[in-house]
Amino acid sequence: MKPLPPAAQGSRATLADIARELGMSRSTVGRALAGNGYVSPEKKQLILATAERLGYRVSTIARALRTQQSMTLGVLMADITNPLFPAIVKGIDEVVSAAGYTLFLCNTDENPQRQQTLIRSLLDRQVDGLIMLSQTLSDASRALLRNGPPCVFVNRMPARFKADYIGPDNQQAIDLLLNHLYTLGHRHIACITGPAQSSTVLERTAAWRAGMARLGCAAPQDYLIEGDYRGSSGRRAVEALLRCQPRPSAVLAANDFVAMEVINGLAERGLAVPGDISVCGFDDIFGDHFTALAGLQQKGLTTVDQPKRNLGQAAAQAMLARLAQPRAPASTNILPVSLQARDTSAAPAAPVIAD
Amino acid sequence: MKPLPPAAQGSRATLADIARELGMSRSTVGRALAGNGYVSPEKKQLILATAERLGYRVSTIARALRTQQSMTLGVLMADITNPLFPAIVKGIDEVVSAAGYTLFLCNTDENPQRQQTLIRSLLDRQVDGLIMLSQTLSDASRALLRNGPPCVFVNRMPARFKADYIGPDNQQAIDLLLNHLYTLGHRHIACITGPAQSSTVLERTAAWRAGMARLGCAAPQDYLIEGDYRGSSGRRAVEALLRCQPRPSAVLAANDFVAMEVINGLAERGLAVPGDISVCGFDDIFGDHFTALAGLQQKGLTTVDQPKRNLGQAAAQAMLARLAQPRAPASTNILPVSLQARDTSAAPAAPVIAD
DNA sequence: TTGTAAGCGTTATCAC
DNA sequence: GTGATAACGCTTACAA
Repeated sequence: MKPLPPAAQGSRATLADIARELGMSRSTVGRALAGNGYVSPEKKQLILATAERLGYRVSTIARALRTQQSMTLGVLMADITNPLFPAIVKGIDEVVSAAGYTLFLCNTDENPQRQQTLIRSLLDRQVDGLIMLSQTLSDASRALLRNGPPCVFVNRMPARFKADYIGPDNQQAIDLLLNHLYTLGHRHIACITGPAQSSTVLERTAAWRAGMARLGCAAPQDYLIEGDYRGSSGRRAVEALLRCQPRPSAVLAANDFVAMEVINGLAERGLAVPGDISVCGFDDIFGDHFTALAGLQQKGLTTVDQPKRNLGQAAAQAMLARLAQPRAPASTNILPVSLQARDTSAAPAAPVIAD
Repeated sequence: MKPLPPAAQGSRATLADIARELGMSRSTVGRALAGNGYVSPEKKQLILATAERLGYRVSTIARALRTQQSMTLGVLMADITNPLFPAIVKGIDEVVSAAGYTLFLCNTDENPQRQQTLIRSLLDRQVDGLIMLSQTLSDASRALLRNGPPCVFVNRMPARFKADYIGPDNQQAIDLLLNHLYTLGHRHIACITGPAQSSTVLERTAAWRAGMARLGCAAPQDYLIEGDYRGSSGRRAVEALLRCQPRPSAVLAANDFVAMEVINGLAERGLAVPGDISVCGFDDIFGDHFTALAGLQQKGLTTVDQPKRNLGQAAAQAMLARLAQPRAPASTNILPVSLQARDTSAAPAAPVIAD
């Protein structure tokens, strides 16, 4: 038996330390601790006890180098302080941490440059997979991911990129909102979307057009207002909204932030919600914590609830499946949403019941 | 020059691949890419170009094994969906990612068992440091951290544990709230705290006692109600509150969630806020997104704003300083807070101006 | 200025 | 069953 190097003091115990302590080989100790391969029960017992006594902790770094699996996943999101993302992340975490994975969480700030830098950094860390929350892939990022680990996309599917996708049912969401508003008496319903490239926007825009047609309402081009997902775009959308002829009696906003700024913008111009115009959001990011506000008699935003935690869980499951079957065909998983009809939608001031 | 092993195809390029491609040694290539040591400018140029062409990405795993620095930090928090934590994490991320660190984010769910499991897992990953957001250390966790990497505590300082600490000025916070309520005319002000062990609770309790004394108000023992930081404890606190003699005209809740449930509990018993009782929160977790709600004429919670992002940045800086100077004495950094007087506090129904 | 060689702590393949 | 031994991909003395 070859003499083992002396124990480094101060630093953590290694397999070699345990082996030396017990006069065994590193392989035996390694097998015992990994739980695979053959080790006599008595020795195994001894090894486990010694490991415990020395405070041995496996080096997942050494293991990762050897096995070429880091057991880590990267998650990219626009902004961790937007409650939508933590809610999804929680679902992801529940599933993947049970499978032994740990998450690197990163903020892209909707900035393509930052996205690229973060992807690069995650590739350097050899993450086993990447989960993209509402990310639009820049060309540079695409190139990086060419020979990279598998990606799962949530909420936004990049064009020309084969990967697993999990998203809310945008068609259903728009239908729910349109039906809700139509039933209240609205016939002139505008739609504020996100940046035109994204899959989500295409889906919602198509659903709005189809829905309006189905309900027998006109869907003029100027009712379709392009913004982004930031509140500021809601402010800008208000001007476009008020320029429309006839003026819409209701509007679907791209998300809840945008809806809020639309409401504020309208208020500045002396228009009340829902008295003058009904406004609907998307995501229900306020709902989670604010249903607690009953006692304050808060007014709530009419919106569509994304099944955030389920989206996260489904994304995690898709990732685990992908890691198990790297060459399986790309999967798509569309989750149902639900209408949260609250206080920002009501019958129009001058109802157009018969048109 | 020793022959290099053939390139593994399909997997990522390594130093050896570049070296073989160029007929140089791995060390030369390594020096060029790491940017330290001597390499002739022409070779360096060539190496960089080849690395780029082959899509070379350094393996931080191999580097970490060699240097014994993972350049990762672990962050433990109770719940990523509590907006307080993402706001702090954002501050941390801004600072540490600029220094080349990546974050492992973990949810403990306020569960000591989970805390221990997560710390173990982070130690296995050889994080260079741990940042604890509002964590109370279990004995098991303490033991794990004995010879572990440095810890920085935010918001809650564990007893008998030398480590850097960053927190809000609890004394100032309570003083601000008490002065605010006193000025409105309140003399009977109860206080709902968190679990008695935590440093935060001790600080706030002491501040409440001292503040009440300073204002010449009685601070009877039953005005001090112990709960935890979950909304449910607010519900329970309502009963204790209504049993007090004389009944408090105002109450400080342990955080905003608790405040909300106090308000709901009072509403159920037919008591209005602030008409019958004023209620104040702590943290201002709703404020960030809900200042957007002006147009909805939302009622806001009177609370104390923690400088969340600053807390995160300060914690990150403390960690970087600690990593640079492992044996420096433990530092403490107390950040000022600010009062957010909104709609849940008002003059008491039967003012006791002269007492 | 460049190359050689050792080693970080595992896992995995062999002999024995 | 157990023990050498060779990677995994990088950094870093030290030698040339």
